[in-house]
Amino acid sequence: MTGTTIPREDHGRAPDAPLRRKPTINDVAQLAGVSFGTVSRVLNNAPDVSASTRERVRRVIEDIGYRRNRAATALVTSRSTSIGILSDGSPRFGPVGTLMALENVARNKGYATTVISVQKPYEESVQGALDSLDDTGVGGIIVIAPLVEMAAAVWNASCRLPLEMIAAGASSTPNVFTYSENQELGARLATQHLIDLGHTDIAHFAGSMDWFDGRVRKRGWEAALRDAGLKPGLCVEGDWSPRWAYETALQLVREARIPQAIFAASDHTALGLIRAFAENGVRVPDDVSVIGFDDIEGSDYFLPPLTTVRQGFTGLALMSMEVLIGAMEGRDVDRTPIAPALVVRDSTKPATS
Amino acid sequence: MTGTTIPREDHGRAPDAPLRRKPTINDVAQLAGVSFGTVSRVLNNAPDVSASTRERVRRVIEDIGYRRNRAATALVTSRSTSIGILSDGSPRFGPVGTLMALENVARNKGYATTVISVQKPYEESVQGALDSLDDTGVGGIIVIAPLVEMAAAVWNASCRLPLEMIAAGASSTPNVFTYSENQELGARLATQHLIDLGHTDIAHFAGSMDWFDGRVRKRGWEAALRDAGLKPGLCVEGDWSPRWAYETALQLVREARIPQAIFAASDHTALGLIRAFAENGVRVPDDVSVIGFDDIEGSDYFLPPLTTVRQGFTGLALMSMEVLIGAMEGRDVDRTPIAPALVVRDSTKPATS
DNA sequence: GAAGATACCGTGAACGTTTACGCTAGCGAT
DNA sequence: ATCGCTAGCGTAAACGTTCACGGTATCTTC
Repeated sequence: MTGTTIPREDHGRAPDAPLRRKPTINDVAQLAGVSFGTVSRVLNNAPDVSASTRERVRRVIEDIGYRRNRAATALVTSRSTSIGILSDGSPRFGPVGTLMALENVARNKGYATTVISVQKPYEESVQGALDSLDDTGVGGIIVIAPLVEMAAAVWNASCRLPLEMIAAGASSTPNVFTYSENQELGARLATQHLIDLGHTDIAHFAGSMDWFDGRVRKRGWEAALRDAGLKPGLCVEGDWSPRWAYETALQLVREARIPQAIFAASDHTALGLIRAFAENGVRVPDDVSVIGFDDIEGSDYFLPPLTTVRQGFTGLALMSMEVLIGAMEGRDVDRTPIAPALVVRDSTKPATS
Repeated sequence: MTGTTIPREDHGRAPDAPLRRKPTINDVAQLAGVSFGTVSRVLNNAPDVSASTRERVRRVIEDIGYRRNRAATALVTSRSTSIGILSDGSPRFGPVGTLMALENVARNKGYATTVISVQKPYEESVQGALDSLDDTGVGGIIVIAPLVEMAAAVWNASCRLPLEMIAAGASSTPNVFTYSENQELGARLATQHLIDLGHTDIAHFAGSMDWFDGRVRKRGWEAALRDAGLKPGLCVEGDWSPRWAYETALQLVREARIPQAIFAASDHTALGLIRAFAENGVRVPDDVSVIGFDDIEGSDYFLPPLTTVRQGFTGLALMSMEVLIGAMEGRDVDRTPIAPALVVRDSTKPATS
């Protein structure tokens, strides 16, 4: 019986009649012996109320557990304290990490978040999701759009509200925040790491070109090689999955075309790739260096522990929230990109030659 | 330049004056030449409207893009169309999977979801989170509480609203839905699989006992062994992390106490464990069979591909949403637990003896 | 001691809905 | 012709706030 540590008696909820009427501003006013206007003033920290009254009202509020009704407030002010998040439905590492971070930041800033996720086909689902979000009374929307197709759908959709898109590599427009610079930088970092190790034949197991992330990471790899005066190595484009990487790597093994080093577009990609090598006696990092991207949970316990690149989701979330809330409140915020970090572990090693 | 496939011109949003006034029910009424009451009736599919009028109103609604103001509706009806989700802040596989599934189900049922995540210390954060959720006007709350401590905090918190907790192993009370049966069943399934393979010395690398999941999975392991007349093997309790599993397994290797088979409480645990073995020449599954739990993304590409147990998040979400919405609407729904599935891959193998 | 200023507080209207109720026109039955 | 009934529609009030005004006292200031 595992439940024994939990006090089952005496918990506060049961005694509460569920759904008893919520106290209103009028209840407070009556109890405090003032008018509802005064209560409203103390709620909003408005002036024109004496210290003693303010205190008295505060105490009543505390006592009866009054909480202001957001629907009523939203109705009359027509400004809201919640923001909508539109996300791709896939439970992938990047999007989910961003999502969690966004929620956290929003709450710290006093905003509630409403999340809606969409699936393909985006052209059909996005507009509806945006509308639903609008319906719920959010004051602004952040879109997490890792897929190019989804971003396009968002562009084509119409939306009254301030909207901001987190889409790596989409060029910035007035209402699109982009963190492309960082991902490309991350890819450069990864590639540069391999270059620094003395490798010259550096392949890329790219992600899906349907994803901004895939496109941008590839671009970073190309750029790093170009800047180093190296000619581009093998590049295969996949779908991020371990399966694809596995099979593609198998092919390479069969054809004996194994490069010196590989920049895998994601840790999951690296996973499949490493397995294919391991099964065929190709040692990582002795025979081939592999670097991933994401630093997913557990990547430090891959075989071998994976060298990879970590992005700062919280930094990104903080930044984009700042921008959106700024837009909602009519302010303007500057957008400094966030830098990713190289995490060196055991899957990469200096060139032997 | 990756952005070229995206039409940058002619997207619908820019032309819209951002934040132009939303049309109201009165605008519709005027355009349709009826009173707002009639419009309200067609909005709510109420009777007492002639077919022709209904049609005319519908067309106006469509034309001017009217959408009902949820704040106003919520204010007057005091019933809401959104539900709150309280989740543990950790981006772990189980909680996140459940979260995504919940959102999906809710939306299909016409409800918006507001997510709030809390961190330790729960005793302090949970009540506030519950209140915030209440503030946003949700009609009910689902708590994803994998941690015993968090569940306890929820129990001790007070909440006016229908509340339902997804907590494996917490005993069911009127407002707590539990899927413990399933997880225990999953653990039994895993252990039974090892037993069927002919193993008799079956260890358990347990998860954290702070988690319901950890407790319940351990319980399932014990039960399966007991039912098979086997005496319990080694059981070590950890924290789900690959790191802990790695170090603990290392210890086992040093002491030459490697069991025949191991039921790892999670795939991440299995990951660390397998690495420790691999580094020390202990072969999986030849020398030791390993089975995980979760079927996380990529577990089919571990070295070796991991035999594991998969839970149905969507089934769970569907079920608990059904129950909550039932509670919100005053109905009662039966609660049939969802069965987990064994996924057999390469990390387990018949006993050689 | 009157006039103006100031601090504090109450009041009414509005926000966009829903809901209960009331009204009218048309129709069938008497 | 009258009555009652019903279908279809309009109206008022209410939901819980915010906000712009107004109204009192009290306090200066001469």
